[in-house]
Amino acid sequence: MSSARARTTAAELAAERRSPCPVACGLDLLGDRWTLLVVRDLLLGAERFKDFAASPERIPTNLLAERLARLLKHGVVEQTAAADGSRHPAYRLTAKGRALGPVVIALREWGLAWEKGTRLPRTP
Amino acid sequence: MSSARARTTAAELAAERRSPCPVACGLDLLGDRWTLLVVRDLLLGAERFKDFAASPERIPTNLLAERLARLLKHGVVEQTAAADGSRHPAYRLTAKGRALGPVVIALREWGLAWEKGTRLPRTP
DNA sequence: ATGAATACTTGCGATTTGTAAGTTAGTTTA
DNA sequence: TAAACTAACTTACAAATCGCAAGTATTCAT
Repeated sequence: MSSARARTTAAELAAERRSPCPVACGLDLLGDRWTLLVVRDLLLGAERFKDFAASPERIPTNLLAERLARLLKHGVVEQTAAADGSRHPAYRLTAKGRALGPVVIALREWGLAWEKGTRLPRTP
Repeated sequence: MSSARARTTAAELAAERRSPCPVACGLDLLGDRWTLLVVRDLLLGAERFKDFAASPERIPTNLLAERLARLLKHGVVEQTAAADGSRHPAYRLTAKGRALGPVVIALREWGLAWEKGTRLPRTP
């Protein structure tokens, strides 16, 4: 057999993507109604499946499972031991995932400034 | 007849939204694979239907029409006379739409930093 | 006036979404 | 240690959305 490389070739990347535009590429991964909410929760400290499922938007569990798997696959999230020592899976942002902070913040600021009735959660 | 108010009530807003979170609210409008690409093109100076349709991602024309209508409805975009004087419809960002600049830029920077093979278009 | 562009609209199969139940593994309690 | 309970998914399916391909109406250029 030929030496199979693990890393993705430029040609393979190009084939899966709509364009080389970084915005389009970002949307290929993040462009839906739920994914950035999962990232938001991770930024706010959510770690476990039930944490995401308990958010006020009530993401369906099948979609949550699929989104977590996709974020894992794309290196935005990693599975770690839970902070409380339980054996249930825990999820954390990688450096790539934490780098999405500015995206979520920009969206938050836009919503607060332009969409009536939006507000930050009480965090006393 | 009773005096109907044009503006949306708080109760009506709450009913349509998944939560009062500004991120969730933003995603209700922008959370798909195409909408922010239309905004990107507007930020780059696209004005007419054919401009958006000509972008490298090749948005289907039915989706483009629907997205433009939605952005109009939500005050992100407005219809104006075209800069070149033609009678074809022209679209421009409103202040609310221009305020999405930081969102698109944050996504662009993230893509450039973390997604291999992405690059800005040549603009000589 | 006529042909080419432009700006949509329509139809339809394929994919994705959202709802509601499972099912399996891990944790707590008696 | 064995129920009982909670957490983490999985599955099934109807409904909505997507994306492709044509078609139509309006505007522009000659």
